[in-house]
Amino acid sequence: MSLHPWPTTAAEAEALQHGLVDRVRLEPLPPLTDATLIAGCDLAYDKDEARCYAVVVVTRAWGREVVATAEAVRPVEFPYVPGLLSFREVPALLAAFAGLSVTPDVVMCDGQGVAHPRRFGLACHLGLWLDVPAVGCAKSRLLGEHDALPAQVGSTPLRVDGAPVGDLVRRIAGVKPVYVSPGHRADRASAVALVLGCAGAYRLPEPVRLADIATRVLRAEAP
DNA sequence: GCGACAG
DNA sequence: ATCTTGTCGC
Repeated sequence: MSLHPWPTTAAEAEALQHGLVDRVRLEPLPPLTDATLIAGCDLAYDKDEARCYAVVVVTRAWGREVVATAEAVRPVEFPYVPGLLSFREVPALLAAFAGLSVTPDVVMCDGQGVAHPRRFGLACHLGLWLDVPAVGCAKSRLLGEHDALPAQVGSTPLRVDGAPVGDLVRRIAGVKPVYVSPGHRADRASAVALVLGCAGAYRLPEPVRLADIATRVLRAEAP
């Protein structure tokens, strides 16, 4: 039961985004408690970008305990094009999730959710394929405007044409904020609560940071 | 035409 | 994303 065949060209990929965006559901995340299984996922690439290394880390206690991990090494078959990142990363991420022994309650991606030109970023695409609540947590901006964010912990809306699509969230005072936006089965408020609630005295929420680190370890150990 | 542009 | 060492600052 696949969501769609995989595109080859940028034009096909964009058409798919337009056709899938209406399936994205923006609603509150399920209740977030100490027992919630929060997964973080990320990828690393070879210098020549021939292969990519995907890792998903499932945690509980807001990232303080690792429950399961899974990874996948795949050839890269789609170029990096701003706005089409998911077509480059979702295949490897799905392969990694397929090796998981548990189903996470929510997934956090290193990329945008609906803070995207066609409101269909990586977190939306992955969330739809997995049919699991997903949130985008990117390290930089793809689009949108926002007011200055005070140096202390907090958040401010990220707007596109005046409408809020996500939030800049500063987890640590004085540290650069992350760009948070709903991916699927999530809304702005609960997505921000998730990112601020996660453990980790670093810029990235612990689940995503753990996946990011594991991704480079996998690359270093891969044959 | 000139920038901007998740990873 | 990846290439890369030391170094300025708290």
